[in-house]
Amino acid sequence: MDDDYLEIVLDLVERIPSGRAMTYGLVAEVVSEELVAAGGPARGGPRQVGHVMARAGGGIPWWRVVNVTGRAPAHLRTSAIAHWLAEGTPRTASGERIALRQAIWFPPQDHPHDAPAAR
DNA sequence: ACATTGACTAATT
DNA sequence: TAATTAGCCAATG
Repeated sequence: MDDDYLEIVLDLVERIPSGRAMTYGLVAEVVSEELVAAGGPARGGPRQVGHVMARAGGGIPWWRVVNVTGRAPAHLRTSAIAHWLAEGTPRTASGERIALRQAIWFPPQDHPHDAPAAR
C-alpha cells in the first residue's frame, strides 16, 4: 500500500479520543471515504488497516483500534487492556474486551441524532 | 498468473 | 458466547 494510504490511516487513528475506540472495518470505511473525496478510488479494507498498524508499530494509539468483537490481537491483548484501564475505556464484564456500544467513536463529521436519510 | 497469508468481518451453527 | 466458514483487499512468493 502507498504511503498515502498509510498516512490517512495513521492520521485518523491519532484522532481517536482517549477512552474511545474504532474498529478496523470502520477505520477502513472512513479512509475509503477520504480517498474518494480526494478524487481517488476507494481502496483498502479492514485487513489493510491492520497491516498499516503493524507497520506503524508504536508511536500511535494502536490500542484504540480493535476488531469488531472488541478485542485486541492476541499478542497485544495484555498491554491493550492495561491502556484501556488507564484511559477508562468502557470494557465488558470479562474485562478482556471493549464495550463497543459505549466506546465506539465516529469522526466528528456531524452527529445528528435523527438524520438517517442523508446519503 | 496462481496460491498463500494477514493486527478483519459477517453469517451460520 | 464461542467456533466455523466463506468473503474480503492487497502484498508476497
